[in-house]
Amino acid sequence: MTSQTKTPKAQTRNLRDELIDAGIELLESRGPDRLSLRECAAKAGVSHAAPTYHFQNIAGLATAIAARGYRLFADEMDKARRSAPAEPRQQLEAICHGYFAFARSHRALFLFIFSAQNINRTDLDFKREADRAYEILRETCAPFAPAGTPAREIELLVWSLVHGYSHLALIDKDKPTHIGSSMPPLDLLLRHIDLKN
Amino acid sequence: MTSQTKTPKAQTRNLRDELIDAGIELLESRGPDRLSLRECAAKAGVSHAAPTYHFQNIAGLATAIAARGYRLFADEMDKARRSAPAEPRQQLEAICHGYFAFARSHRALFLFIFSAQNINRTDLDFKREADRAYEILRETCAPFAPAGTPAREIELLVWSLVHGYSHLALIDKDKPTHIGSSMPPLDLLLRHIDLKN
DNA sequence: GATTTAACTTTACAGTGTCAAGTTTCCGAA
DNA sequence: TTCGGAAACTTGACACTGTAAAGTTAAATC
Repeated sequence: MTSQTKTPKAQTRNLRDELIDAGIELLESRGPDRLSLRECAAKAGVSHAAPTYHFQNIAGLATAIAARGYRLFADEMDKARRSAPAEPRQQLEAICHGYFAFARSHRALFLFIFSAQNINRTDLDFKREADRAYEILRETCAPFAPAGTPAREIELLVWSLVHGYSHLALIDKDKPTHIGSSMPPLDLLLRHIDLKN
Repeated sequence: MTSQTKTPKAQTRNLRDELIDAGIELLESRGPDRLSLRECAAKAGVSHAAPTYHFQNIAGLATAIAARGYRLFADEMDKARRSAPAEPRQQLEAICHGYFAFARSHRALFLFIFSAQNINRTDLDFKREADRAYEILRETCAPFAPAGTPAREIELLVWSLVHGYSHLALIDKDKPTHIGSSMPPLDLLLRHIDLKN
């Protein structure tokens, strides 16, 4: 029980992470619904069954990819708020921009982590990353909760707006529909929600 | 050129529609990412290649299903606003409720039509249904556009909010994450957006 | 009555996830 | 030093998928 986390674990981590990398690349190149165990394996230069050893099945790989996606997602929001003035309203706008910026720059990954696909959202690794993202939203919304209304209400108000905006903006690949074309800037929409502060 | 739309077309329509029916059933039972040409064929009692005759490929079937989904979706919003008082604010709340009600009662279909899957959003049949849904939103939002701000801005404000809310509510199958659990009612959120009227 | 066309079916093939059974490699104990 | 055993894979097989091509069948048209 003394030497269970040494080189073997480190080696494992390598291929595991490489497979996740390959999966993300695959999503970005082939589309958010085109994940494939065998292609990930090929990209990583291993046999087709190697992924099922590390992740039990495709849901396991999908969950690991989504966990990583959430981490990058939270990172982007965190970066945005850190480089913004401490004033609450500007903090809020910053994370919203981070949210949307991530969605645009990682289209497939964003659609993937918010898809209803094979992601096991009870997975602990996944949950940790997802919780971190939500925590950033929670902290930033905290100053805006009017006395009497639960914080959750403000959080979901902001989240719904920015998520709906981002999701709608990404749905059609090449903006033919009314959905993705000529979106007014996110700032303008944010201006319409009244927050007591 | 005189007799091109008679019984043959009628027969075609039958299997075509049956395949769409089967597809919707399949989505609802197996999940929004589990559409299968061959299972649709089996459900409709025809050979596995029959669907590719009517739709060229799985994208064709997906598009047809999405068009039908949008029609049902628009129907629900239309029904909601018709049975609500004519007062603009109540009309607006009505279509939002219709939006969310459809999402909840047709989870898989809703996620499907708003997914980034194989849907060809330039398809004319699809576009007609999708446009009709947007038109309902447009009409209902019209009274709220303050002078000077484009109507599109209000439309996207409302749409983003109700879509984000609905989408987030549906993502996790069995509400374990913070996402789907304990959602404040949609009404409360709508109360926070200020519309000049 | 012959021909053409619509609406399929049959057959075939490459690709997919998953499972069971090897194989290799390496570390710790004897 | 050898041995055992586990970790980290590979190989092979199976049922399933979408798609393409060719075959069938029945009805409409000339």
